[in-house]
Amino acid sequence: MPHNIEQNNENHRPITSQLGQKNPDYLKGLNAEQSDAVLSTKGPLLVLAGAGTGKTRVLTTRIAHILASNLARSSEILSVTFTNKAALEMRERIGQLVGSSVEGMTWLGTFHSISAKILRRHAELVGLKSDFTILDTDDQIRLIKQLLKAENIDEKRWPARQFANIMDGWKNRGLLPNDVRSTHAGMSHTSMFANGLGDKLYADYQARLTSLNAADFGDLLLLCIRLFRENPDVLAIYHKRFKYMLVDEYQDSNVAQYLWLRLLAQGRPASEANICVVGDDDQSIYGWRGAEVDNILRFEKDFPGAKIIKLERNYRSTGNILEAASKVISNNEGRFSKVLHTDGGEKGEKLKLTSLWDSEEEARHVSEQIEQLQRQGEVLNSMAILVRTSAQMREFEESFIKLGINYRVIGGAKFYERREIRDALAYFRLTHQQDFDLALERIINVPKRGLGNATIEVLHLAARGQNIPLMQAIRQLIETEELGAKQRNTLSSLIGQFDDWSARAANTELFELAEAILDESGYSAMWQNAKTADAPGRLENLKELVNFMQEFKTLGEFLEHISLVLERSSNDSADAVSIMTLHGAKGLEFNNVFLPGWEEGLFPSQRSLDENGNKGLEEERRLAYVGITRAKKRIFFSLAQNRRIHGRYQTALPSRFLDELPPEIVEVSDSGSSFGGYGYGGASGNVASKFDEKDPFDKAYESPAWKQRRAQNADHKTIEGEFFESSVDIGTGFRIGQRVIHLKFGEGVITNVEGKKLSIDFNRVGRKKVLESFVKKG
DNA sequence: CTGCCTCTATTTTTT
DNA sequence: ATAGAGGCAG
Repeated sequence: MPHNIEQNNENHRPITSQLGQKNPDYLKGLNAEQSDAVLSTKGPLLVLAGAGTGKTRVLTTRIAHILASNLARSSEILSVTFTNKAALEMRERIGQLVGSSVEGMTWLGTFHSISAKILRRHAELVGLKSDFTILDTDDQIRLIKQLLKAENIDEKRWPARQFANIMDGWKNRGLLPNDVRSTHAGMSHTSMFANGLGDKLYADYQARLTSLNAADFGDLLLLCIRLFRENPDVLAIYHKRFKYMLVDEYQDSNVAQYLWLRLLAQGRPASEANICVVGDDDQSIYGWRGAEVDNILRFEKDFPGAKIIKLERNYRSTGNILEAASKVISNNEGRFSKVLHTDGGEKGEKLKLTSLWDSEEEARHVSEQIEQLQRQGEVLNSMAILVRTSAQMREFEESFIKLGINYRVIGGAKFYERREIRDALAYFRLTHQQDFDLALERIINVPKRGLGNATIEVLHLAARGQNIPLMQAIRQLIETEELGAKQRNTLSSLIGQFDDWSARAANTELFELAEAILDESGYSAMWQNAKTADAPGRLENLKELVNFMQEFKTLGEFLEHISLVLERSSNDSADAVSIMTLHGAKGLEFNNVFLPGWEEGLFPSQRSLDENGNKGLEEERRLAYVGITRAKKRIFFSLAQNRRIHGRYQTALPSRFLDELPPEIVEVSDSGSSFGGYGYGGASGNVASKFDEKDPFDKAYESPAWKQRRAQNADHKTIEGEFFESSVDIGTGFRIGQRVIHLKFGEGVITNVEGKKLSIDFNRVGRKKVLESFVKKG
């Protein structure tokens, strides 16, 4: 593939030579490799940064160096991260180095937020308006459900959520509906959803998004790629603007992100691209959501002549911990060989491994260790429990509560994922933009207003028939007798409220408006009256949301920021043990790390092995590596010989990863239970590998259950389900005296026509006003 | 339309 | 075991 697009005109940049600033302050304390990575500002650079080797420091110092040497202005540096948290942290740390120049770094952000920013500037070119809405997962599912219904696809057999995942996978790989279609021809099963309707559904979904002036997360990248591909002049703007590109955690990038980066890097010949990617192939733990380790492994090929710098000097962990980590990860194949090492000769304490009877005992044991550590003077903040699955957390929480150990759970439901927050946002969004159907559907009966499925169905029918937003359909329907009087009144006042709120938006403080909306809609009252235990918490969250809104002036401004960056707040500074998943722990460090649940089946996860064979095992092993390398001083491994899984007790064998630890630095204790040492014989020979070469997405569909489903459905194709009104010629005039048939009221004769409203004498139910899209010529 | 009951799925998670 | 979602009766 051609990387070389012709040069643009920035051939002469001021190379404030490094000679002129031999030892600037910011280089102090960097080791040779780190400085090299900071100072190598010409051409492509791959920094392979092992765990705890000062990766973020290199990245931020490099930016400081580029700025200090006048190689580029702050607005000419593109720096990409995966999470908002990482972007925020980087901004902070750059600020510490360069002061207020960091404020000019407009292009420091996540792939998604930067894409959104670019898209808003050129939205028309991809068929959107610049104020397009970014859909969250709930909205996505809601929309897919509608499409499935329209196609008469059995939602039981083909769940919307599953399709959302499939589509997400396509988007992660940069595939558009057409690409899926052609893949389809070539034996791929990913488009076999709903008997091969997958690609059509995908196309329909995208069409719906466009008509909603909306994009989902995946689209932000995809549309950006399309924008660049179809508009070389636009791409050229960014080639010219971004003199330097930096990417953090490159091992986590997926195909779409890779394509995105490559397009942006094409402003110069590949061998001269000023792109610097930083990552650690050994910490690639997001393969299951589309990350391609290959991206980092083949960087050299993409950018010929790329300089590769390995950061191997670890500043975090003791010698023993590093040895354990290195030994475990050395069992993986296909990695850049990096060897972490320390400067100091301190090996530190031995790692501890304890086998317990069951998970309850394990939690108790961990609690005891924590108290023991506290007695040694360690604070709770220095300790973390890293688990494989969130289900493991509960037992620890219970034990901590019982013993009065302060803890905090990191990860879990995000602030913006909470129901009450999304509901509130739906109200706000609707106030701002009344035609946002998905938001209306979300809250139309929340709190309960007696507007259930039947009513919504009618609304849908009317809206679809005329291709108008639901709100508009409601405005029409409350003028007719299509709906019951009660529903009509309710809808009428609901619409009135939204009109009222919209009107007040102009001259009310945003947070006051927000409060008013939540109160007047009855939403706050709903939770105040709720008797459930979580109600007070939800009210708290709503309050927090409203507080947060004080920082914004207009609804529009607030909503634009909210979809991409709504952080969970509450950084409580209290001393507490952290509980989180291994995934959630990446990038963090603790003096004392507890690694419970090292049992075959749980870790490595059986499912990962079943679905992804050796590839899955290696990713699990990288997870183990991430876990171990979080620790600075001490690690406590543990396992439960018996664990309840889905309600049933099951006996577990010690994880094969325990066998991979160097025995001489592990202190095994059996905590008084009957434990005959750890050891898992012949683990490595045992791994299914037949799937290794195959695309993970295809694999999911090769499972026996899936095949069975496909077989069952092979000849079950329905044609029904065309909308009744879609066969009606919209806009064809209905005339007085004409015979018509109504879906609900049966046959009748038109007695009056008033725009789209018809008065009809029905044989069965007498005279009614109805909407023309509900009747068919008789 | 709502509330209750039954059925099912159940690794990891960001944007 | 358990939560969430969908189905059915009141």
